[in-house]
Amino acid sequence: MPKQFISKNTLYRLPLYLSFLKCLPAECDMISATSIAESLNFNHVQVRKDLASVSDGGRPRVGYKTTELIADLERFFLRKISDNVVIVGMGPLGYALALSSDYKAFGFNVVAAFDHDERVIGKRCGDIEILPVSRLYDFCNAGGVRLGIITTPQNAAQKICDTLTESGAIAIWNFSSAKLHVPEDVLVYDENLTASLAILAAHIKQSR
Amino acid sequence: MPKQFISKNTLYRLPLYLSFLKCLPAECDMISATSIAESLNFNHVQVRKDLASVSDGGRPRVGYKTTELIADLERFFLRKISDNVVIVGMGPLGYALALSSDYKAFGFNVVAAFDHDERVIGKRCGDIEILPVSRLYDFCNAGGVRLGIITTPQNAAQKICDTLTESGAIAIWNFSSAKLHVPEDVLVYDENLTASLAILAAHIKQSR
DNA sequence: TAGATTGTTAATCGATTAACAATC
DNA sequence: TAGATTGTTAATCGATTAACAATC
Repeated sequence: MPKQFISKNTLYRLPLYLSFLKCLPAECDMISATSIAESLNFNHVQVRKDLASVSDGGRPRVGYKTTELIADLERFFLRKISDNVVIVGMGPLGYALALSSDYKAFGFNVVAAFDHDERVIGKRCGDIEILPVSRLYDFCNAGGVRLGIITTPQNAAQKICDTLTESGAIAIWNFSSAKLHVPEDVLVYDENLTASLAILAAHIKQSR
Repeated sequence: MPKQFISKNTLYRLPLYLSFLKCLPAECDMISATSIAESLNFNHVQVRKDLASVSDGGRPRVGYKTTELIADLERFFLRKISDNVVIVGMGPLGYALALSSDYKAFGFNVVAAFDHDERVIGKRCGDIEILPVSRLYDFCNAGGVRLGIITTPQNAAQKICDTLTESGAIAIWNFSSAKLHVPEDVLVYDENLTASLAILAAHIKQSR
C-alpha cells in the first residue's frame, strides 16, 4: 500500500489526519480529501499527496472509506511488537507523562521512570516504579528500551541522553530546552515548552 | 534595532538561540554566528540572517557580545506589562503546567485554573485556585486574560477555545489533539503530544 | 597585512499550489 | 452524460545555501 519516500512535512501531517479521522462521528463512513483539507485548513492537493503516501484507497467521486484510511494510517505508524519506554525526570511533567494513556495506541509501553531525588525513588507512579538514575544504563540495556523521554532540567539533559542512546535507545522525546547531540540514527523530537511560550509571547506583543 | 518582517521559520528558531545563549558559561562574553550554527546544527548564514532580524550588534572579526545578544532577543519577546494566563483542564498535565516557573521570564502570569470536576474545584495548585469551567468566560473577560492553555480532552477543546477567544484571549496553547478553529487574529500554538508519539513510532518502525 | 567574521546578493533546492487529465 | 472527486505533471513560491564584498 504505502509509497516510496515520505517528506518530513508530510510525516508531520499524517498524525493530524489520523486524530481528525478518529474523532469523526460514526455516520461519516466516507470522507474526501477535499473535506479533510477544509477541516484542517490545508490545501486539498497537499492532503491528497499526503494520503497517497500511505493509502491507495481513494476513489474518484466518492473519496476514501473512513475506516480503511484510519487503518492505513495506523499501519504506517505501528510495529509488529510494542517498544519499551522510560521516562527520566519525575517532576510534575514527568509524572503527567507517565500517567498518560496515549502510548498503547502507538505501540509504546512505559516500563520505568527515573529520578535522582532520594525522596521519590522507590515510589510508584501509576503502574511503574521510580528508580535511581544510576540504574538507567543497566535497566535500558537489559530491557531493550527504544524510546527515552527526557523531562529533566536543561543542564542534565545531554548526559541522560547519552546514557539512553548508549544503552540502545533510538528515539528521544525531549521536553528539556537543551539542544541534544545524538548519533546519526537517533531521532530527537523536541517538545520545547519554553520556546513555545516565547513564540506565544511574540504573537501577543505584535498584536499590541 | 529590529528589522522589518520575520518569517515563521525564523521566529521559531529565535527562542532556540535564546535558550542556547542563556546556558552558555559565563566566560563566553563574545559569540559568533558561526559557533552558534555549529552548536545548534544550523547553517551559519541562516543564523546570521536570523540574528540580524533582532540585533545589529554583530561586528566582523569578533561576533556578538553575548549579553547584548541575549538582551536583544529578550527585548523581541517581552512586552511592557505582563499578560494574564489561565489553564483549562486540571489533569496531571494541567497541573504540571500550572506549577512551571517558565512563565515569568516571558512576561506571563498564571492567574487561575479551571476544571469541570467537582472534586478538584476549590482546591489550589501552587499559588492559583481551581475554578469551575462555568466561570471561565466571566473570569477571563473581567481579568483581561490574553493567553489560554488548553489541556482538556480532544472533544472538549473547541468549546473551551471559543469561550477563551470570545472573552478576549488572543493566544491559545493547545495541548489537546483537536484542530482548533479561531478568529484570524488569534494564534493557536499546538503541542500535540499524541502526534509526537506517532512521529517517534514511525521513526522506530523504519529503523527496523 | 592576513584572516576571521560580518551582512548581502544570487543560485539552488524543496515544498506548495495550480492546471489538467482520468475515473466512477 | 455531468459532476465530483481522484492522482499527476508543471508552475510558483519561499526558504536555505552558496558566493562574495565589506569590515575590523
